[in-house]
Amino acid sequence: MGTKERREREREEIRGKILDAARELFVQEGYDAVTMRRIAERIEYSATAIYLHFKDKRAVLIALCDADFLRLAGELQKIGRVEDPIERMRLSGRAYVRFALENPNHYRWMFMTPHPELDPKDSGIRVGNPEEDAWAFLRGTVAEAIEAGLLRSELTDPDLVAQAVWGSVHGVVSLHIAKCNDDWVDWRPPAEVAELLMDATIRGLVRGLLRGED
Amino acid sequence: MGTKERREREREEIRGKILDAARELFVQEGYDAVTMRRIAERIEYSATAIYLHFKDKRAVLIALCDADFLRLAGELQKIGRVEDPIERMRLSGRAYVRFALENPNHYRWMFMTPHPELDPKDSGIRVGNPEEDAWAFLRGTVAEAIEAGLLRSELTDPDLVAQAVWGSVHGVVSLHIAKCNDDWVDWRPPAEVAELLMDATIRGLVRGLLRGED
DNA sequence: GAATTAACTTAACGACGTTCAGTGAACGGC
DNA sequence: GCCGTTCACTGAACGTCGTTAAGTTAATTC
Repeated sequence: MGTKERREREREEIRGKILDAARELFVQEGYDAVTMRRIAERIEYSATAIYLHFKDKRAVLIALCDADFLRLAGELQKIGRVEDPIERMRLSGRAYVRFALENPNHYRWMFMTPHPELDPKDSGIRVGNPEEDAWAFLRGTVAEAIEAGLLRSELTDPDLVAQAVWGSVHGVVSLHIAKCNDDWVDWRPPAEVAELLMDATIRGLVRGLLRGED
Repeated sequence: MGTKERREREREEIRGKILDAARELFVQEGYDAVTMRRIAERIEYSATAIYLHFKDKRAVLIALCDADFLRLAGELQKIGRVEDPIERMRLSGRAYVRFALENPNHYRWMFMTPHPELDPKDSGIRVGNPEEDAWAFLRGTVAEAIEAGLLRSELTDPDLVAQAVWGSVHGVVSLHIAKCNDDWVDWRPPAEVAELLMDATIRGLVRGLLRGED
């Protein structure tokens, strides 16, 4: 009989409820608002019940972000079809920026917060995790650009170049997420800043001149 | 008689002791290790005594970082003498990167952590704060470069361009600070990545070709 | 129908930031 | 030299947090 399967299904269901409640708190009020007790309250369980489904609070947050980051990986996958590596870089950057600005709390937790020895596998599945996917995608794109002879001749290390490109978009969005409320800077729309920086970076990386330059 | 002056001096002294103890914990073990009780323990006072000298924990951290960030402002001041704005940008970027990597916990707190409505002036002096100084310095340098006609003709907004430049160096160092322990990326030395990115960005921003290009 | 197992709860621990009601010593005026 | 005031400080406490231990209850298995 299927009691085992039903149990499994029920477990999955309340696991989902926990993640949904946590997500709601996280998106609306940020990390500090996600407490075990508040999650529990929303799903009408006790706080300790969560520990039957997740190792600890970090595991909840990681599972939460994993799920949402799959969307980013998915969007990059679509871009994967564009044949020009440079154009692919540009499109990836835009998708990345859009994702970060639409999910600032996720982004903060995943890319702006150090996680002590994140991956001893206690934290769930995470085979070929979404971050790694996105990173591998960018690295691969840069490597292709290098192989195709599109970049300046001294740029031979795909890791180095890809980390620079990642750094540039990450810098713009993370600065915005962390400091947009500080009014000693007259902030420009981050998407515009990112567009400008990507443009400048790509111009600076590619071999020779880009068309339309003055 | 100078009892008032002596009192003042003594207050300043223990204020300094609090900051020193907090700094030690902060630098060695990061934000979470800085607790009122641990600070108190180190200076052999009760935790509540700290509240006689600082409004709350945030005020301690802010005072702490303010003091250290003055060093960064000071180093940028030295660079201020270099006449070529582009060269000045490059040197500022290097100084900024060095500071961030030497003071990762400070950097994290100041530039990677959102602070809820930071500046209602309850937080101490902070007139023309150090961050603002560093920012004003970069913005001014970019503005000079634009005025001198060194940048491409469509780059007319100093805020936009300066935010892009800031974003690029910030991105590299903050990514390193947050994720250097994640081994799904084969990290390159952040100073090298920053150097490459600054180089590419500057190449992409300036008018015409830079000497030595292929 | 008894024994087992799984899901869940209540109570508690030790930490945190912070507040409140004191305490005792130094000070200033007489 | 005494006395009221001010000041720096303390101990206990509040309410929060993540997490653990022990106990309860219900469904399943034999």
